[in-house]
Amino acid sequence: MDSDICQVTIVDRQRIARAVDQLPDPPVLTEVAATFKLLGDPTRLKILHALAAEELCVCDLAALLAVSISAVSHQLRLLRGQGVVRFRREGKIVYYQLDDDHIRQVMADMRAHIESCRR
Amino acid sequence: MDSDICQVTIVDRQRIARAVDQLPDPPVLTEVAATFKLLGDPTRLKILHALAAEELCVCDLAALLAVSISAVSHQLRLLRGQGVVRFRREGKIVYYQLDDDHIRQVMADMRAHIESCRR
DNA sequence: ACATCATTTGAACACTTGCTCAACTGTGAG
DNA sequence: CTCACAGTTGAGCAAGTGTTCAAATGATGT
Repeated sequence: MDSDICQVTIVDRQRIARAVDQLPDPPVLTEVAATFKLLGDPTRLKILHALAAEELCVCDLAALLAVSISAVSHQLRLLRGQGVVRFRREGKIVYYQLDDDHIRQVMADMRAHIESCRR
Repeated sequence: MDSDICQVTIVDRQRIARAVDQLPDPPVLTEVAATFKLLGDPTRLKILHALAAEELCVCDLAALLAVSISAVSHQLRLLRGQGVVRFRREGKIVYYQLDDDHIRQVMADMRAHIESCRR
């Protein structure tokens, strides 16, 4: 019972072991992937960039992204679920903002990465 | 021709204008979203974490992730397409590694974010 | 030339995703 | 209370995604 993973030829066990050690714990990795996935949609990414700059209500977001209020609300729900955005109610209007500076940092890093590649 | 976007009530035009100014250029935003999307899949994220630690061949990756070689190869193709990984051929074996330190940084930041949230 | 091994690729499929539309909350004004 | 408005939610659907399986490359050894 050595190659029980599948019928895969293993080239370097030590290297594999070192790489496995670097993987985050499964629950952390799942969360990281889920959060990256949220950033991986253009509409949500625009929402987050906008909220990184300004606190905005749902209809303002819809206006500036040129998408329906319903679509924005659906996406905000997902973002809320991952704790990426926070909201505050003021009368009938709900204002959203980024919940976390790490996310701002991650977006800035990735933007720098892409912009450095295009030069 | 003022509210030509849709039938949305605009709450604060100045705030919208400021937020729009912060959005990256469309081509940049598209690339950023595409790269985040790649990081948003657990299999690919594991591949990238592993490659962030060690240069590895396809079959080693398949072994350490416990997925098929074909699945790994398909994902590596996507990662290559975005310029996230680089490869080098040595005889029959193809070794992959991260192409870019920015990506390593982005993954580290996101991991820090998640781990700070779970405390 | 042939067999073998590591990897790539294409087609097929189940599953997921992001949108729209319509119905529903919930808050403030008359 | 009733109406209008900001936002949320659920169902439905077209488009996209990740995996598997089988066939095709491409390099090495005999």
